[in-house]
Amino acid sequence: MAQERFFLTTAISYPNGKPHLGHAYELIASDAIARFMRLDGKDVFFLTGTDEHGLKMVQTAEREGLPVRALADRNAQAFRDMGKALGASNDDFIRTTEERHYEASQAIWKKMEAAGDIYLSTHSGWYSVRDEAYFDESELTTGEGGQKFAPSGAPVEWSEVDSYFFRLSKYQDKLLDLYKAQPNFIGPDTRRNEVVSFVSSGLKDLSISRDTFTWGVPVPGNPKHVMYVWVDALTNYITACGYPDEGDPRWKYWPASVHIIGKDIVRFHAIIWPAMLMSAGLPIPQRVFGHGFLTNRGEKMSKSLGNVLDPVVMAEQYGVDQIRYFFLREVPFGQDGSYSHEAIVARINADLANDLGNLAQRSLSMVNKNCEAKVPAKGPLSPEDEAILASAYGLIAESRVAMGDFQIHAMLNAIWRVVADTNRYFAGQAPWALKKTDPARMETVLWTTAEVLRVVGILIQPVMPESGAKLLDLLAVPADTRAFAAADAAHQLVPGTSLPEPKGLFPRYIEPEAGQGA
RNA sequence: GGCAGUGUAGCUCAGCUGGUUAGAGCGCGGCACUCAUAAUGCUGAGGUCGGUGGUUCAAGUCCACUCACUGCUACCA
Repeated sequence: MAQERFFLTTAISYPNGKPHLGHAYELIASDAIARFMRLDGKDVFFLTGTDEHGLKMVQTAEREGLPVRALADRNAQAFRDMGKALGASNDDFIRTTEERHYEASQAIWKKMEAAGDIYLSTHSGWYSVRDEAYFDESELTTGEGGQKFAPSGAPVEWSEVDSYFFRLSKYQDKLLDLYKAQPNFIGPDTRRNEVVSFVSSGLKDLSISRDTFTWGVPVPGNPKHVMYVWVDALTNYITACGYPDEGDPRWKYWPASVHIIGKDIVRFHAIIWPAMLMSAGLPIPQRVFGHGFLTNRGEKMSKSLGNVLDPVVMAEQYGVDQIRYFFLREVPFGQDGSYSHEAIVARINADLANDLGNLAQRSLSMVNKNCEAKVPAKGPLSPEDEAILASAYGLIAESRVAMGDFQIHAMLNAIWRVVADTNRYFAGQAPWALKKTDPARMETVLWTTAEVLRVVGILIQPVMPESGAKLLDLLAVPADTRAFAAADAAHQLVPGTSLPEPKGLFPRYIEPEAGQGA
C-alpha cells in the first residue's frame, strides 16, 4: 500500500532583513505539523525558503553597499541558521534566485500565456513614490491646487506603465466553485469568509510584470520585463517539486497538502495562486491556512518600541523546546497571540517543569530506588489504572482530530489534561505509602505511571523533539517504537527492562536577576 | 459606508443542535502530603454570561434592536 504523502510549506520569507519572531513562529508551527505527520507514518515533504527578488532587496543592498546577490546570500543564510536553531526539520530550503526557480517560473508563465491568460497592457493608477505603492482613487484626499495625497500624506501622481496582466477576472466563478467544493480549502473560517466575500465582489486582472527594475525572473520573450511578486513567489512551491519536470521524483508531492502562511497573505494564496494553477492546468493545493500574528503584551512588535526579540536569542535564553512549546500551546493556531517574559516563564515552570517534568521525576526516581532501576512489575490493574491508561491511549486519536485542523494547541491541551490527571492519579494511589503496605501494588502504580509517560513522550515529539526523545530515553524505549503507531497498549513497557538513572527533563526557569523584564 | 466576527470569573478562554446549583487553566486564600525539580493533591473566594426588549414551560445558547471592539474592503512583501 502506498504511503500517504503530506507536503507542507511555510511562506517564503523576504530576506531584506534578519529573521524575526514572526518568521520563527510560522516555522515552528509548520515544523510541528511536519513532525506530527512523519511520526504518524506519512511520507512528508516540508519546504521553507526565501523570496529574494524585488525592488526592496535592491534598495536595501544599495543602502548597505552590497551587491544584491550578496545581500540575498547573507540573509538567506541567516534564515537557514534560524531554522537550525529552532530545530526545524525542513527537507528543502528554496531560494527564488536559484536556477531551478527561474526555470519553473518561466515554465508556468508560458503555460498561462498559452492558455490565453496573459496579455500586455498598461498599468495605470495613482502612485506614491514615497510609499512605493499604488492607491485607489477612493483612498486619496485632494489638497490645494488639485494635488492628490495618499493616506500616508505622501503626494501621488498618475502613472502609466507597460505591464503584463493575468486574467484573474476569468477565474472568479471557478474560484468560488473551488471554495464551495473544498469548504476547508481556506482556514480558519474567518479568513475563508473574507476571501469568499472578496472574490464575490469581483476580481480585476492582475499586473504581473515590471520593467522598472531587473532583479527578478525575466519574462519569457520579453527580457525588458521581470515577473512581479505574484508569479515569482508563489511558484516556489512547485519549483521545489521539480516543476516543470513532472518526472521529477518530487513531483509526486504536488499538490501541497497545506500552505501555512501569515493571515496577511491568505488572499494571494487562496485567490491568485489557485487561479494561476488552474490556468496552467495544474492541481490545486488542498488547503491554505493563515496563522495569526504575535504581539508583545498586546503591542505590535516594532523596532521603535524596542520590543522586537530575536528568536535565536530567545531559544538560547529559554531553550528551544521551551519556546516551541510556549508559542504552540499559548496561542490558538490561527488566532493572534501575545507573549511576554512572564507568560513564557509561567508556561515553562507550570506546564513543563512542574506538571510533566516533575511527574517524570517523582515516578522514575521511585522506580530507580525501589524497583532496581527496572521497569516495574505490572500486576493486576485496578479501575484507576485502567482509566488513566485508557485516557493516555486515547490521546493519539484526539491529537489526530486536533491536528487535522492544525489545532496544535488543542492537541497540547489534551496531552496536558492527561498529565494533570496522572499527577492526580499518582497522588491518589500514593505509591510511597504502598511501598510499606503493598509493594506489588506499588510496582503496578509505578508501571502505570511510566506507561502513561511513554505515550506522552511519543506524543510531545512533534512540538518538543529533544525533550520527547529524552523522556523516551529515560524509559528505555527503543528507537523503532517511538512513532505514533506505538502509542498504544500493544507496545507497552516491558517489566524488567533496565532503565537509566532519571535526570531532570525540564529545569525550572530561574530569573538571572530580579527586575529583568523582556 | 459595506461585509464578517467578537464581547462569559482579576487574566486567557471552553461552553455542540436552548433544559439540573455557568466551567477550565493561570493568579489569589486555606488545608493535606512528603515520592518529587519548595514540586503535587484537596478546597475556597462567587462572574447581573456587553445592554435593552422579545420567543419559550425553559436562553449564556434563538430573534430584534443597541453599545464597544476586531478583521476584510487588491498590486507593500
